Parts: sequence; structure tokens; C-alpha cells
Amino acid sequence: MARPKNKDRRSAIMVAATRAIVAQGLSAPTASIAKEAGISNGSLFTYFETKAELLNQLYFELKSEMGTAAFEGIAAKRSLRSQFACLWSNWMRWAMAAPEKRRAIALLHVSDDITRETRVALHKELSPIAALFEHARSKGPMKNASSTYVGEMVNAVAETTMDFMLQDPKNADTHRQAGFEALWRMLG
Amino acid sequence: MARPKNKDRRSAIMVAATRAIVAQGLSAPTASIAKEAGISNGSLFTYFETKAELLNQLYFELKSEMGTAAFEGIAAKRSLRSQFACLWSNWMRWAMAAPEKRRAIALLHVSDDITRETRVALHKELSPIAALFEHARSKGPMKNASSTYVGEMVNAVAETTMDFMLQDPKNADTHRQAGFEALWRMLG
Amino acid sequence: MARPKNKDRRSAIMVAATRAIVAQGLSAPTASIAKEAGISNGSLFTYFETKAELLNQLYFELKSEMGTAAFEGIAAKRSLRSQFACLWSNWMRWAMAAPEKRRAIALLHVSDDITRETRVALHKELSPIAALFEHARSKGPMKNASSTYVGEMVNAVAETTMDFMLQDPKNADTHRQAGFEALWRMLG
Amino acid sequence: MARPKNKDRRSAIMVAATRAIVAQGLSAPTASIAKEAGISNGSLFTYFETKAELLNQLYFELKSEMGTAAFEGIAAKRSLRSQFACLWSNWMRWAMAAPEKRRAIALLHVSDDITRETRVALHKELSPIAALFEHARSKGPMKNASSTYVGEMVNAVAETTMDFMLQDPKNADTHRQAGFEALWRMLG
DNA sequence: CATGAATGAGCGTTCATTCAT
DNA sequence: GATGAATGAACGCTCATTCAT
Repeated sequence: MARPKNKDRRSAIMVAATRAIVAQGLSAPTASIAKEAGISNGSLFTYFETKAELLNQLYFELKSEMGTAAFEGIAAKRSLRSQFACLWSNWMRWAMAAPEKRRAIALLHVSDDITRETRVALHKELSPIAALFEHARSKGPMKNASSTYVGEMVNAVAETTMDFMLQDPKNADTHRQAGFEALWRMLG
Repeated sequence: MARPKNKDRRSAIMVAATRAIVAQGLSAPTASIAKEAGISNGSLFTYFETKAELLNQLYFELKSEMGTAAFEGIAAKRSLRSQFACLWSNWMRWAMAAPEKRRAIALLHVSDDITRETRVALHKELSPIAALFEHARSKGPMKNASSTYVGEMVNAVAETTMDFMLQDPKNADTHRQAGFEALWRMLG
Repeated sequence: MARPKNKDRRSAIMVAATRAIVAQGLSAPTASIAKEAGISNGSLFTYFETKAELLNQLYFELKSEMGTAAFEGIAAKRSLRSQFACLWSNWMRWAMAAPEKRRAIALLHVSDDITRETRVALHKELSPIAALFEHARSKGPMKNASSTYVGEMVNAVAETTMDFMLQDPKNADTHRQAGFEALWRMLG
Repeated sequence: MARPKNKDRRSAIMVAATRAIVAQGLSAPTASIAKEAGISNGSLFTYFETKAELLNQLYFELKSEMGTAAFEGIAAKRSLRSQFACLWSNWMRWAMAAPEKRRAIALLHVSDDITRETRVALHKELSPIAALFEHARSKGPMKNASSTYVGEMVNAVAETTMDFMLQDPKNADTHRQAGFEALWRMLG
């Protein structure tokens, strides 16, 4: 029923999984995740039926969190550009503040274990952001492109920018701005 | 030298590995790669010392091939824009013609088994393309960004476009053009 | 602690390993040891991290046991000769009673997997016996030889004697006595 | 028919096997022996049908050689003691001069691959030495022991002494003499 | 519900031996 | 005969998952 008794323990597993995946890759053993979470290996399976289930839920939560963080305060902005600027700034700030989560998302993104259902559910969850992209698209030079294409394009530019900010934190600001300007030029 | 190490067999392994990785992920067993290649499991190791070695060589070859294909005929073009247009068109054509290779590259790109050496060697191998990006960067609005950042940005846009072209082949042309225009706006 | 690591099971593995090694040599597969012990192949590794670890612990335990058995009741003896006679008699009795253990010790003795640490630890464990040899040495014609040399000499004579007793049990007594007399002449 | 065309090559394999076994243990791969011998891995099997066959022949040759070396010049000696002294001195000299062969013999001695046939054949080959032991036995305190027992006892004492001489070459002479005296006391 | 030992399929790799050249 | 690539059984070990306590 996916309704575990102990919420803290569940989220301890999530945190542990993030750390373990970043440190050891997606093949991090469940036993090592459990150890990191301070529980026994068997207990992990009372919270998540399978490892794949854990990965899917982790991906969903991390990406939702990232989306929520990115969307903060957008509503108050007037112009599309300032909305995007706000989104971009939130997004990059989150990535810099939570580099492990960011890296885990990147790894999970390409995992075979992440189901189509999870991806679809995430899409729904992040629809306010998609709506923003959609708005931009419909008014700009990409008006004939599909909306998910625009979304993935924004995402790709963002991911690339994050990687560079994290790799080279001294010039993080430069990268952030360059990324935003590039994106804006692209969208139009 | 009786029964010399067979170039066909080596490349049969490469093809088989590509197929197996696309079908089963990076964790595709070496035995399954061997079977797909029509050789015994042990034979694989006369061609590649370890699985990691195979993956590295495969990544190098696939990406080199992609780069070479993309670069075809660029030299004849005059303007920067027509060089990029040519590159883009070659690149997308290759991706559509070899979707498995394309997918394998994407998977290998994030593998822990791919060493820094391989990535560096590839960078060298693909330096003509990097030079093209560098040229574009230095003349446009991204002149203050790092050259690898521009390169990764181009790559990200290309990857995203390929994914959409492959997912939705009917509108492949639309996506290709939209991608190119977006890229060109970005670079500028 | 549910289902605590089971001492019986551990010793079942030891017994099984002894049997398997005697039957198949040191290259006896861990799977075959596990089967003999009535557990699954994977379970073996909850008791011993590696096969080498198992072999080391087995060697240590078998040889300690042999030493303890050999040393039994020595303290009560007065003369050096009667101490040696007691040691010898215990030793040979143990070998006849546990021929598999004896054979396993002989095989393990020459294994590359047995570490220096194990050999040193055994030396410590068996130091009372070494002290006895040392005592004999210092008073006899071998007073100028090294103490470990004398120890190994005694060991060699004992091993040889055991082999003959086991090969030819009918004349075991004759061999035992001949061995002791030979040893005593040697030590002097 | 065990009559290989090329005697040099055969003995090159023997030498290589000795070296490889000393360096890597009895599990030294046949490929590594072949490489050491400067031939291809497949060629090894035109000289020896199986690895076990190679090991048996190697054991036979090494031990025969050792025996022959040890027996040199014995006939000229009069007294039993001087015969033994000569044997001992030859034996130890050979061991010091050919420590690898010595070590290989020790390893092969305990190998499961060495057949009873080989051991019997060696016994025959070394019968002159056995006769010497037999002579000593029949006149001394071990007159009631079996003749092979005496032989093995001598062997054990010799092996132990060699090990110490090789381990501690500075005191090799001391060990050699101590060993001989101990042996002589034992025999008689 | 927590624990951690038990399970056993599965993996990458090795290596004695065979065989095409 | 020599070569070295090909073979495939075998091995030690891992790990997601189960289950007795």
C-alpha cells in the first residue's frame, strides 16, 4: 500500500540512496544503502518492494523537489523573461545547494529501471513548469515545435549549465548568466 | 600466425555489444554479447582484456564514427552558418541511420567504466569539430563562455533533437530544422 | 539479532572444508564445500569473507587443535624424556583418530593462501610446545642449532611417522615407537 | 609415444615449468610456462599431452637429478658413515646450487597430479640410494623399521635442513653439519 | 515491525585443451 | 610441427530478495 509506518525512516533511505548512488553509481547495493541509512538490509524492503521501486520513487521525489524549488516565486513575476529568469536562478541555486541530488537525478535519468509510468507521473507533477515552457514556445520562434521538445531542450541546456557550475564553482555566476542568455536566445 | 586475430570478429563483437547494450543496458552480460557475436564467451576476452576495456573501445569507436560522419564535407563550406548547417544535417542523418549506435553512445557516456583517458582521447580525436565550435563561440554572444561549455551545449541540443527525431520519425524533418534554428540562435 | 550467525554452521563448514580438501585437494570449489556443509554456496561467504580466509582459519584451528591434543598432560611429567614420550603419544593418537584433519593440515601447510600472519599466530598459539623443544635443544647435542630448526625437525619426523602409521595401521605401534626412539636419539 | 622431436625444446619447457611453478605455484598456467619457454601455448601440448603429464615428468626428472647428484662418488667411500657424509654433502650442495629445482620438488611432492606410478618409478630410479638407507637400517637401531620408513625419515630430515640452509644462507654450513649429525644419531 | 542470515542465480574472468591455418 | 585464436566448463564472489527469529 506504499504507506510505510515510519516516514523518517523512509526518507532516511532516500537520503542514503542518493548518497550511495552518487558515490557508487546506480549499481550501489541495497545493502550499502541500508547501511548508510542506519537500518538493516532486510528492512529496506518493508519500505520499498524492490530496488527498482526505490529508484523510481527516488527519481520522482528528487525531480519533483527540484521542480518545486525552481518554480518558487514565479507567479509574482510579470514578464515572461522575468519568469524565466526567476526559474533559472532558482534552478541553478538548487543545483549548487544540492549537488548530490542533482547528480543522482542525472544518473537515474538514464537508468533502465525508471519506468515510463514514473516519467509520465513526473511530467504531470511538473506541469506548471511545462506550462511556462509552453507559453514561451507559443509566442516565439519555436511555435511549430512540440511542447515536450521545447521542455527537453530547456532541460538539456539547464543540465549542461549545472554541470559546468558544479565543475567550476569559481565561475559559477558566469556560467549561470551565459546559460540563461543562451536559453533566452534560443526561446526567443 | 595461424588463425590471425580476426578484424571481422572484433567488429562483430562491437556490433553485438552495441545491440546488447541497447537491449539490456550497460549491464548486458559479456556472455550475451559473445553469443550475439556468434562466438564463445571466452573468446571475447582474446579481443578485449576486460569488459571495461570493451566498453571504452566501443565508446571511442562509436563516437569517433559519429564525429567523422558529422564532419563530412564541412571543409567545402564557406560561411560559418553553412558549416554548421552541414554538420547538423550530417549529424542528424547519422543518428537516424544508426539509432542503436546513438543510444549506445548515450548510455556509455554516463558509464563509470569509461575512463578519463578515453574521454581525453576522444576530445583529441574530435578536435576539428571542437575547433568549429570554438570559432563560432569566439565571434558570437558566447565569446566569454568556456569553449568546452559551448561544445557541451551544442551536444546537449543535438542529443535532445536526435531523441525527438527518433521518437517521432514522421516529424523528423521538423525537429531537425527546429533544432538547428534553436542552436543557431543560441550561438548566434 | 534474528537468526544469529550459527556456531554449528560455522563448524559444519570447517568439517566440510576438511573433507572436501582431503578428497579434492586445495582447489576444492567453495560450492562443493558449501554443499558438503549442507548450506547454499552464497552462505559460505557470510561466515568467511573469502576462500583464502576460510583456509587460513581452518589451518589455524586444525593445527591449534592438534597442538592442544598433543600437549595434554605434559605438565604432570617430570623428566624431559617422559614429557616427550607423552607428547609423542598424544600426537600420534590424535593423528590416527583424525586422519582427515591431519591430511588437511599437510595440504594447507604448503598453500600459498596461508598468510604469514596465520603462521605467526600459530607459532604463538603453540609456544608451549616450542618451549619444550627449546628446552630439549638447549641441553642436548643440538644446542648450537636454531630453535625453529629443531622444531621443524621434530615436526618433520612426526609427519613422516604419521604418514606411515596411517598407511600401514597394523604396524602403527611399531612405527610410533620407532619414530619416538629415532627422535629421541636425534635430540639426544 | 613420448618421443618428441626436439629435445632442447622439451627441456626448455622443463626449465620454464620449474621457474613458473616456483614463482606462481602449481597453478601456474600452461600458457605462462609456454611463454617462459619461448614457445606458443599450443606447442606445449605436442611435448606433453596434459599439464598433469608435464608435472609428473618434471617431478621425475628433478628428483632423479637430485638423486644422481647426491649419489656421486659414494661408491669410492668405505665406511657407512663416510658414505652418508658424502651423500649428505652432495645433496645439500645440489640444493644450494639449484634452489628453484629444490622448491619445485617440494611443491610437486604434495600435488594431487603426481600419480602413484610416478612415485613408484622414482623409487625404482633411486634404488641405489634406498639400498644405502637399507644398509644403514639393517645395522642400526632402526633395524625393525620398514625400509621405506627409514628412507622417508632421511628425506624429511634432509628437506628440513635444506629449507633452513636456503632461508639462512649465512649459516648454511652450521645447518648442514647439524643436520648431518642429527641424522647420524638417528640412524645410528 | 526489525533484523541479518540464508538463498541461489548470475557475473566477469581464467585456463587446459583443441584445431584451423 | 608450430602457432595462437577458439572453446566452454569452471570458479570465486556478489547481491536482490526472502524468511526465521
